[in-house]
Amino acid sequence: MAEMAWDAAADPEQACPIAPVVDIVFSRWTTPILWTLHQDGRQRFVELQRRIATITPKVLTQRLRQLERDGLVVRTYHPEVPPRVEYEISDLGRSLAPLFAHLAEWASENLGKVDQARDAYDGAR
Amino acid sequence: MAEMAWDAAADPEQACPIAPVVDIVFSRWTTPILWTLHQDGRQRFVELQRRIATITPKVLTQRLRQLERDGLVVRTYHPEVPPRVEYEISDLGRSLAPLFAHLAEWASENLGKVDQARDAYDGAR
DNA sequence: CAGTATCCCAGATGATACTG
DNA sequence: CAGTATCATCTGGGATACTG
Repeated sequence: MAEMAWDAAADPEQACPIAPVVDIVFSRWTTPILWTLHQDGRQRFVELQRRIATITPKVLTQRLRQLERDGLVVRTYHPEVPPRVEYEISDLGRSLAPLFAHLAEWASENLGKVDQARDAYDGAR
Repeated sequence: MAEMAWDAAADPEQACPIAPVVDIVFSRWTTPILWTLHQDGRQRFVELQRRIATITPKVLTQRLRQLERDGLVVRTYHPEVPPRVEYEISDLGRSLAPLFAHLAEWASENLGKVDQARDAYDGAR
């Protein structure tokens, strides 16, 4: 057998099989973008910018490119004057919906407990 | 009615109800820690450090404190010589297990598609 | 053992201004 | 409109060394 090269980037995953997904789905700004796209449908760049409000165009572009590359979002360019670009969630992106719902459910049931834990922790010192 | 102060931190959530959970559960290093604690049970500081391997003691401490504060992990200090500290997942932390399983399932079904999408995207230019 | 204390740096983020 | 370019900032994270 040949020597196996050891993938350094894979190390955190060694202790956690879900680490790769987390990077793809839960890196900063991705959930607001995916959520909005899923909720409000196909949108233009400025609409996304307005809905997310605190994101800058630069960062929005970066995140959208990443999501497009990962196949979670579809970008459509209409060569008009002025140019029109539309973003929509892909089937792959849509397949995250149950997961997000699950997450929302956990949140509604347990976010209060987290707050309590924080108060207890902060109060105890 | 009194003026409502506007919580700036809440803005990204405006477009995304799950943003707060993501911060708590999916910030860096938290999934490997929670996963290990869930998988291998109560552990001492060094054991965690060994299992996660690339994490430095400083960062491990930071993350563990955060998880403890959020009520996802329980820290037990045994005043002995040498000191012994044990970490275990809390009930609240354990309640994330189905969610993590869901995530792992999505990963096994769709991570390949993400890779394909990346290849297609990178190849197309 | 279980951390703390420092120093340091890269990469991510934000603010602002400009272009096809 | 849909970005890009540039610059300033800043926090997280890593390396290393030290302590009760």
